[in-house]
Amino acid sequence: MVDADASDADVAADAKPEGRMPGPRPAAKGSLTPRGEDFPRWYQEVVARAEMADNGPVRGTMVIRPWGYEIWERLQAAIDERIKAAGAHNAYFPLFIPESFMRLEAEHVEGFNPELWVVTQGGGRQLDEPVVVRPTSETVINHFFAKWVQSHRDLPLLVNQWCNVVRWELRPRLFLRTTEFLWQEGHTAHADEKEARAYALRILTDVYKDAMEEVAAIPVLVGHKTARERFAGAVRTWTCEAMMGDAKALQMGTSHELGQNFAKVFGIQYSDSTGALRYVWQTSWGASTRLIGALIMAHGDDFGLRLPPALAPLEVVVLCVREDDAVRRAAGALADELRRAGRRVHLDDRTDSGFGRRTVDWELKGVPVRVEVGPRELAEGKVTVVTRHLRAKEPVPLAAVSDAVDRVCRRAARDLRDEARAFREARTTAASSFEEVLDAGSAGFARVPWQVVGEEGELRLAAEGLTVRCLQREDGSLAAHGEADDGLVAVVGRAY
RNA sequence: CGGGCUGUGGCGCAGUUUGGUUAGCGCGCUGCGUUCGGGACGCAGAGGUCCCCGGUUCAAAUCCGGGCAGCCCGACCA
Repeated sequence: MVDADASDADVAADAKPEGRMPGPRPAAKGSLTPRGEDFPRWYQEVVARAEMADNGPVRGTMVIRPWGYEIWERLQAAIDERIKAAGAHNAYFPLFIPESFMRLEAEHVEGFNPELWVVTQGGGRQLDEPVVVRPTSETVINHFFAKWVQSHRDLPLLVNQWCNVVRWELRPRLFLRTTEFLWQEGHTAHADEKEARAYALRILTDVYKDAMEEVAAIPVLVGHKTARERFAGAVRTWTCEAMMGDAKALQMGTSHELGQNFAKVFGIQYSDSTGALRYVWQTSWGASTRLIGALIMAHGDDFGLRLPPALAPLEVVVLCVREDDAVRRAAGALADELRRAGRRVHLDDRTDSGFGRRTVDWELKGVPVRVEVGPRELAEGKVTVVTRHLRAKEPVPLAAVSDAVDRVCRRAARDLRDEARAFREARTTAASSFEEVLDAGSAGFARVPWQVVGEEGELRLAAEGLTVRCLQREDGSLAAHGEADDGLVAVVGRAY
């Protein structure tokens, strides 16, 4: 849906990087990926910061600067659109949850207890009952679901909420695991198990996989989690897993089948058409600001971010190379023309700041196309169009700029996705023994029959820092019909 | 909670082993000028309780004792 037309895949094919194009200076201390030594260190300067406690913000909390936030807004819009297409509606529930709610579902309690932030005072007084700041909203939402669901006619109940959640983290990591993060969490109730499962899968593929691959241009593997990796309180967790630029795995989004676990403790019952009282079957699913981190780590290169145009706050920057009346006029006219064509455009005419400084900065931010307007070329009626993701420059006649920009924007997401997929494939190895898994899983993904690993094998892998990212069928499809895990393939990797 | 390491202008660091004038360097910042088709340069300038407390000494960023804070690796996790 982002780019379908393959006919102009060759636009910049023969435009090659020219001359020396030095990159940005190495960044200050602090890295998005402290463990990935090869990974560029300075994205946080552009996109965000996880401020650590220095008598300021709480350790591990996150500040997203405007550029990063606008990327998030675009991701948000893409996901929201798909959620609505799946029939769910947005709603909002309280930030504070009575502590007693969190104690109801046994596994849920166990899973989240260590991560809770608990408020014991309010209005200058000790509270009668402490409240927790939501780490996820299953409990409050189900409290209300119990009131809202009476009849089979009330089902399915499909609700989504965009909000922030808070979890105590032993080791915060910028974007990937911060104390507070923004996300979307969907919660649904269905009349039967089959429908609930189908909905969980619909969200997994039609919302998450589609948005990640088509919009964020990050290819994902889909499958379900092992019992060990499953969400606390779920009977089955479905997941989208991607490989980052350093060959490590990142969980991009999850969709859980909750069975009747929560329905039973919160008393969510309905009368079916025969009048019999039944518990609902539920799902919950979420994706977070972690996706910004994924975008950075999957597509970033040594010169900064590379953004798919659909997510880029600006698609085009028209740059005045130097102060000159004709340049200024031509650049202004080009910017207007591109805006009229519907592009998000910025005119950079700050010629008091050096050309190099400005280009490096736009490159760092990942703006997909730069149009450089300088006096020499302009005299010949030309400008330079630079394709960020390829770092390719080509001279283009003024009249053809809009077309050139279109071509770059059309191919950028596809190129990024193809590149990421090729990278993942090149680092995925079929393994048939446990020893092979150790090697292959460290270098990337190992695909191995689940029987070869098993639950004890999973423990041994954990000791080596490896985890089973997901289980899927041999051909990569979902084991969606409740088949036994035995016949499945495990994807093993090193995770963030 | 285990195992490493570090606290020095806004940021990154040197100096500490072997105490000694006025505590340096890079980046950033301010001003002026020259530049500016890929992070330029010159000159001038602002900016420091050397983490804290105590001790030794003629003299402590440096040595001694005691605190505190932060980072990295592991265990928890979207």
